[in-house]
Amino acid sequence: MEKLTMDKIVNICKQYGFIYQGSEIYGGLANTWDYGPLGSRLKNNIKDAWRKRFIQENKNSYEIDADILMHPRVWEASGHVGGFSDPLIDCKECKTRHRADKLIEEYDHNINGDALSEEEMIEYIRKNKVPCPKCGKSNFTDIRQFNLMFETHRGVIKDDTSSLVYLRPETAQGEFVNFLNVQRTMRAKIPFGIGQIGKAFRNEITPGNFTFRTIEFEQMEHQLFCREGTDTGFYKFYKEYAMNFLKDLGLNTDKLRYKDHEKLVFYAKEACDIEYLFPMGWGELWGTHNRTNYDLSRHQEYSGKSMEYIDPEDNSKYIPYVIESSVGCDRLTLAILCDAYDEEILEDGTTREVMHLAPSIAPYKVAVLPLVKKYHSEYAKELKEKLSHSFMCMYDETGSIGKRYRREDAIGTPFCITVDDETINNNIVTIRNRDTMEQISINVDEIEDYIANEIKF
RNA sequence: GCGGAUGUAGUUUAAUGGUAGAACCUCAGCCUUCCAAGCUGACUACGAGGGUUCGAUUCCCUUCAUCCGCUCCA
Repeated sequence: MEKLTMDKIVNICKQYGFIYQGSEIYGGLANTWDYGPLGSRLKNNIKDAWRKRFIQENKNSYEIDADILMHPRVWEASGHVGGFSDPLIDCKECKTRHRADKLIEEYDHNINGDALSEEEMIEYIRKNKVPCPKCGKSNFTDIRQFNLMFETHRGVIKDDTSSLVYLRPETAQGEFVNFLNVQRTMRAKIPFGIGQIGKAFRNEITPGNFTFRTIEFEQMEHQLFCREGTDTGFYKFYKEYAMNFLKDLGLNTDKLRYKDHEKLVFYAKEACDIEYLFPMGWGELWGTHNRTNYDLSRHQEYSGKSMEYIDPEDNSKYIPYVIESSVGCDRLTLAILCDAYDEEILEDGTTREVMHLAPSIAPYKVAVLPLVKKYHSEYAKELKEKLSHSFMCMYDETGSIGKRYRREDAIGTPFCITVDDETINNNIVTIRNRDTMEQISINVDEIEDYIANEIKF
């Protein structure tokens, strides 16, 4: 297969019903994408796999589903209001836009742009005549703050600042503000974890690369609350736990790598990404961060509520450390699609498009195909209905049997069941494997057990 | 946000200042007993808006969208 481009993936996703452009009939809305019947199944299966691994099988882990809208003070505590807006500045000469802090850092590598106030930045730029990287002149506008958070208003009066609310730019705060609730109601002892799958919104300056960076996205996050001193051990554990999860989802290990953060965020003690080799290059997929007790401390400070945990072992009181394990659900889905797609040249010289999705996450688990519509469709339809109680099951009677196999290959259905005379007379079906193209014959009563065993995660 | 490219059925494309032809796909019928067979038929397109023009898919402008490269991504 020639090199897979993002263009091609976008096309395939649209063709087969995985992902469509958002609001397409109106010409599209930039960086919004809708998951179609196959895409939403795939994504949900990935979420289910994550839940199994990070909640169900993980010691002392609990799932929550926090609201997208949170008290505005949450975002003051987290630093998203004020601290994390980008200071943008425009060159009056060539009309290019820059981040003032980056401009200064490029001019003098010894300066940390983040640490400067808006006034300090503009003063520094004017005084040192920091040049525009594009045209070399130094004639800039004032700094304007660009905040990454989407704003909206509750109530009917939109000009009232007290009605301002934000769409959450990350899900993590939902876990932090519910730390005490979960600890108390689940009678949880540290170390314990809170996980969540949910949408977040960021008004990014530059989204792009299909669903890799979008303004609305879904995160799957797990926050492990632990005692200081045990944090680094858990940090290492979750780095590996995440990597193993990705491998179990079937991702090619050659396209995965760890990438330690060179420049840590001020509160982070340790941080590492897992990157995947997307068609456009290596891209961040999964972050593991040792956030120390920063988040809970901040919420204690801003809410005035104690975030301390009383350890029953020695009755000591402390604010727990947090190990965050966070993955973008849309990115992961994209990685899996890119990884699974293949064009195989068969012995007869024809090609088949195959999605080598792990059976556990494939949108459809099985397709029921009557060998000849006229003779076998009645039986096949009944079988499809029966199997639909257990699995996502496809029925297809249109075209030759070979063509129908190819259709299922292209959407990643791991198993095709063919109904023929042998089935009608003796209840024996043929099950054909997507990856090996091998066929086995089994009794209809054994189908469900066979498939269930094969699609286990 | 900057630069470059692109925009005709679901996909790949053809032609044209007088509103578009095909292939594949899809669907229906016939045929067909295990890997994209065949026959017959059907459906579906000039991204959007404006301008020039008697007339624009074609020329011009704007806009929207996508891809590539930069930039950005607490």
